[in-house]
Amino acid sequence: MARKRITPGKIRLAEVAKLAGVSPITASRFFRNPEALSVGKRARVESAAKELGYVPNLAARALASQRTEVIGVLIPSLTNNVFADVLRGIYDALDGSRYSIQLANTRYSILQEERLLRLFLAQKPAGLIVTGINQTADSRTIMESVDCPIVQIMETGPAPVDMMIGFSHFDAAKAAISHLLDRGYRQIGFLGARMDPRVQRRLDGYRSTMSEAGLFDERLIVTTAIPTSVTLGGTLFADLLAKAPEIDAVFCVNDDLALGTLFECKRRHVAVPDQIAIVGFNDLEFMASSVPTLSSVRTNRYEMGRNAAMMVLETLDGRRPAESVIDLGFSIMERQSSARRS
Amino acid sequence: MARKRITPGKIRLAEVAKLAGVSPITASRFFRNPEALSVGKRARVESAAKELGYVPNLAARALASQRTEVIGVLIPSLTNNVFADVLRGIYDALDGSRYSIQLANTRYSILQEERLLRLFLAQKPAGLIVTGINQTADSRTIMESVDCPIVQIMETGPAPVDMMIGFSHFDAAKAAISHLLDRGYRQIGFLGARMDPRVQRRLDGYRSTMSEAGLFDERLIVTTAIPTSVTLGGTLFADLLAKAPEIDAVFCVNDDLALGTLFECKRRHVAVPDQIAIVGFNDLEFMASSVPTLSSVRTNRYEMGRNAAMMVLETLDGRRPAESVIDLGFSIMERQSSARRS
DNA sequence: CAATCGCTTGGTAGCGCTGTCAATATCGGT
DNA sequence: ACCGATATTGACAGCGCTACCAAGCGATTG
Repeated sequence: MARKRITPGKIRLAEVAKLAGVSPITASRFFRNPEALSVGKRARVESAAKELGYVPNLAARALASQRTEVIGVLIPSLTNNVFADVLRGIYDALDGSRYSIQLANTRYSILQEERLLRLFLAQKPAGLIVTGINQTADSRTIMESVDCPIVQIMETGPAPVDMMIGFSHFDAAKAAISHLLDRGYRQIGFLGARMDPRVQRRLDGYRSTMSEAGLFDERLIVTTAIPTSVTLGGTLFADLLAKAPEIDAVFCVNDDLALGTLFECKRRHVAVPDQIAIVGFNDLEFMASSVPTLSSVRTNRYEMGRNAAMMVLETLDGRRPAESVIDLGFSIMERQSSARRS
Repeated sequence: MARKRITPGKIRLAEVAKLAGVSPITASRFFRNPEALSVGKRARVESAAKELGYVPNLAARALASQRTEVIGVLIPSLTNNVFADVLRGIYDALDGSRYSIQLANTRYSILQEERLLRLFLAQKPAGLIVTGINQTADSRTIMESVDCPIVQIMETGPAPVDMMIGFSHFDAAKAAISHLLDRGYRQIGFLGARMDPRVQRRLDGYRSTMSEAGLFDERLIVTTAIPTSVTLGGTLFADLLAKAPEIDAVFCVNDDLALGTLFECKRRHVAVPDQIAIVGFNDLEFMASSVPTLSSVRTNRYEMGRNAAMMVLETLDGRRPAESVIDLGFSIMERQSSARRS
């Protein structure tokens, strides 16, 4: 008949319980909720577990308890430095907790995102961190019907699925353009790549601010769906210059484009900021050490990841975070590349 | 007495089997090894599963089969662009397979690595990808006693635990220095940050090549344990210049340092390459578009990740890869910053 | 002093799937 | 027509843990 699938040396919870002189269920409770045990048993189970080198079997735990200790993270890109920082924050926050991370890459496709969402939710994650607020209608329905904590990161907006942490890309772009206007620049170009929803909102912010100043001109906008790169920054800037040679400043939707623009200026012997001012976005580390130093919009990416993970943890602990929507803001880092027009 | 933990709407394998008119175990086989079923049953189970929207319960599968479909990945840093590329390769290779990735960050600590290794292995991963060849003795013992495929990435060396893919950092540095020597440079400085094992091997390559040329001088070496950054590149270069003003070239252990060096040169009005040549390492995208363009050692990071994952997959499929150690090599990208000395 | 309460502990069964082995069906060869 | 070999299918039990309920127990209360 059916075999006995004996596993010889393996230490199971039952062994720990036996050594501690308690029932398996009591030993189990030690790991889920040690407070529920009397002090004596708690110590006995603890030392028994340590003595045997017990490591819980997560699959068995997940099967029996009908939930996992995995927090799903959906981000659009693994290469983008921006997400590297966010991820680092998430990993740091979850380090040492009993939760692990399941990471997936949507490649900027909301269809892919929906597919991954279904995949994740089928395994009953403990929590979920998703990027942005532009999910498919189906994704939204799915997320709303799920009872695990969900944090939307990278931006803020109305109607969070559950929780949200980020900042307003519209306002950030507005502030960058206002900064340039304030420093005396008028013909401000816009360089955009990839054009994901957040970049679109930066474009909206640019448009709105320029219009309010009576300076809006469609010719000043150069965008592409191509993924961003430093080289692309140079190319886009060259395009802009060809279309609108009169420009006196450029707002780049990220720092790679800004650096590429700076190099292209060098190549063309265009003085920065005397002839062209440059402002980037994200404030990556190199912006402060280029020559000239490059102005940028600082965003709090590490904190975003860290706080998002902490919001999930708090919710799982039963302590609902004070705020379910957190605006981390941004700040304009004013450097040489956008010094006041002389 | 004990309750019936009925789960109402949930579709389990049993439901699929019933609809298909087969036993649960036959339905199970459809998912693990469809070839073993007769064509008719295969189709019946397939359509039943689709009709019910069946999604297997991974926890139950893992518990019953005593193994998971998770491939563990241990890397030292989430921020470093180098690993972002490697990771992208791994994720791409595993995309669409039934395996998922468990990623952990060792933070360049082999003790941390050992801890994570134990954690991973306790859950019986399907495979493992680890960074480098400098594990603790205990880590090595553990890995050798495990029967899942293991790939060590980033470098090559003797005695792989199982499989290995990378390149020789010693040879790569040697080639970079030889390139500079060949172009007429003699006083070649070395800039190193973080000094992890691979960077150490690049230093060894530098040392060896300079010694062979009769040009070795300890004063030309500037290193720090601080994590790398563009800003740090400028600082280290300034240190080097203070110690050895006579240098005519600098080899930087990565491209961030190289870019920082370039900026520092700009700041000091030192002409590149006329007064100082620069060579970086990794050939990140921006190296080709800086002014002047920066020479670098190109490494195949994406391919490394991709191939590493594919080696794991092949092994799991029972097809042992042709080579268990793959040297992906490198190439010297000669650009303006190391043009022949005039 | 019985009834009640809260805290701690244990018994039982089952989470959903698959390994093992047996049983049955199919097939070719002599 | 018979035999063994091969392909296909199924029965059973159990992977290791925890949900649920109940029971033990001392303390509190009217």
